[in-house]
Amino acid sequence: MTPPSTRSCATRAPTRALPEPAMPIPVPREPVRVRIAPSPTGDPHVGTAYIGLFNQAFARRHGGKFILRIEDTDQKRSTRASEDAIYRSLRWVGLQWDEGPDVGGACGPYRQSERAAIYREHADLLLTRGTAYRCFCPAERLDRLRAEQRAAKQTARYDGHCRNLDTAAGAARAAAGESCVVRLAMPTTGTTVVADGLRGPVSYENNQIDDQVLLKSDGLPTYHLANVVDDRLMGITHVIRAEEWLNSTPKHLHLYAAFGWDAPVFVHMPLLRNADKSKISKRKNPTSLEYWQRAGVLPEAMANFLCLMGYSRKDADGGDVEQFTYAEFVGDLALERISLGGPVFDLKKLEWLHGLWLRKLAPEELALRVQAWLAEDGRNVAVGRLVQERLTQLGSWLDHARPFYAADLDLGLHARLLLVGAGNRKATAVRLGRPASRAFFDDIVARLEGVPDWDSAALEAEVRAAAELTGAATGDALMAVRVALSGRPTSPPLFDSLHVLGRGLALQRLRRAAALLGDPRFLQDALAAARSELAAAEAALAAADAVAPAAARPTAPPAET
RNA sequence: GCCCCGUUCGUCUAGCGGUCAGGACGCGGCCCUCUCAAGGCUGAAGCAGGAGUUCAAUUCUCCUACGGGGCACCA
Repeated sequence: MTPPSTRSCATRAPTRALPEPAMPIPVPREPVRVRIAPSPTGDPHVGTAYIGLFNQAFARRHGGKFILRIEDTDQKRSTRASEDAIYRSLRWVGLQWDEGPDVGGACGPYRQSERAAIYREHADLLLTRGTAYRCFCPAERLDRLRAEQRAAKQTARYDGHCRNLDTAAGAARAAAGESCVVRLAMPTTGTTVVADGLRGPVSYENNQIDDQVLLKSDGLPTYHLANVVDDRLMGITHVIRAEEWLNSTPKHLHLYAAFGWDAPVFVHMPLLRNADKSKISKRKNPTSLEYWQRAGVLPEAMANFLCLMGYSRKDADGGDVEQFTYAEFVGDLALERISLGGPVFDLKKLEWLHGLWLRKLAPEELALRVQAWLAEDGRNVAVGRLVQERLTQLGSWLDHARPFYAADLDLGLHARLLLVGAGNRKATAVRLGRPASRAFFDDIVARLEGVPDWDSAALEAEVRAAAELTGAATGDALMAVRVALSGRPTSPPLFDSLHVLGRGLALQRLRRAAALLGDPRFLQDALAAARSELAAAEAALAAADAVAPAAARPTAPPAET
């Protein structure tokens, strides 16, 4: 077997295809098979849904298959709870995979942790072919190396220290139990050209590309190996993924070549962005699909909005059509029309679009949807338990339960209670300033993100620990948390509320509180609004008094009778 | 620091050499109206900058700037 040559990849690239802007994405004769491959390491992400929606639409458009694969090779961070949440949320937004861990399929298993043997075999194959090698370098050496390269203003990459070790000797050391990884032997000269479906050819100098770790010392593959092997074995024809993967595509190309396989078509989608244009993040946006579901967003509206990111449809007059069903989207999807500027996930526009969908529903349908939303939520009994003793009529359930469901808590002037100790009237009370209060919330968020099981006891322990660190009275700190979570200074017991609220909603609220406290103009708008309302009320009162005598005078009877 | 990608109103976008640079969100005004929404009309708001190529550049090329991403035994 010949090792992969630079040329074998370069020749795969189209000859200078520009300027042919709307070069269609090639669709081979074989049936289209696409996939999304989320890793179950946290809340189901809106970005996963975004990429999934485009993948699925592409498959449907071409009569192909859409596959869900779970990339759980990171043993430390992957959880089964997260995996289940991903299934729920992706289904909610309208994704229905033809093959996947929970629905089966001919190319399984679809969970990478169950495919370890496959990856090991493939790594062995590369080892025998000499396109991969064992590396025994300890982590400390690699850290030092990276630091040095960074200091010398070079691209940080493995220096090939173990690259020329004798293969048999390496195998013996590994067999003797010495810890090692398997690395890809990248060519050190030449260029690799990635033929991106949206960007055209993108070239990389091979000497800039790292000898990527393929197999970790725990025997599991890294993303790169697993991804290539699985995409091949699962017959993936088009890899439609986020732009953050573009730079690792040359590695993947070399892996395909090393195995002697044809590479699929690559299409790198733009990344969803925060308002400040950085990659969308949970710190700056509600990125959890669970959050949107619980907040009562219609999934078809969310799907619609996501499909608007980077894409547009036109009506006969040349205006943009912004509201459309997923079926309509599938009907005219042309990936090459995707615009590459990173679209900002604009909450305001989502709100407007969602309003369109809401208003379009027949009242009967709306009623049904509200009932279904409440019923599907699954927390009603738990919420009921918390608010029951506070109820005066069934109707008052609406008032007390609101914080558990509503997405948009308007804190109004209660926002001041986000400042730890602000509500305490004792002169001796410890009051935290805005930055310190913010740090408190940051701490809580960090702690709660790390809680493996979302149960009251664990939550209480973490929140109390964070409260302890503030130096303020525990009750004052907890009041701040209460206001962040419920929007008011009164609520059912805090830790139970936190538990029932659920991870997605709770963390979003706490992050929002931190963000609010991070703003130097904290509270000023609310204050201004309150002041002007007060002023208006006073003015009305004054006017009423002034007019009173006149109004009190008996008015003249109508002249005509 | 190095590599890669991107750049049309604040935001989502149309545009594929000749357009009054179109639509939408948001914002302002007016109308409708018992309030608030919704709806209708309307206004302000954009081709990042500089060199080329061309009779003609928002559109093609290059440079700069800015934004983003990547550079892990994470995906």
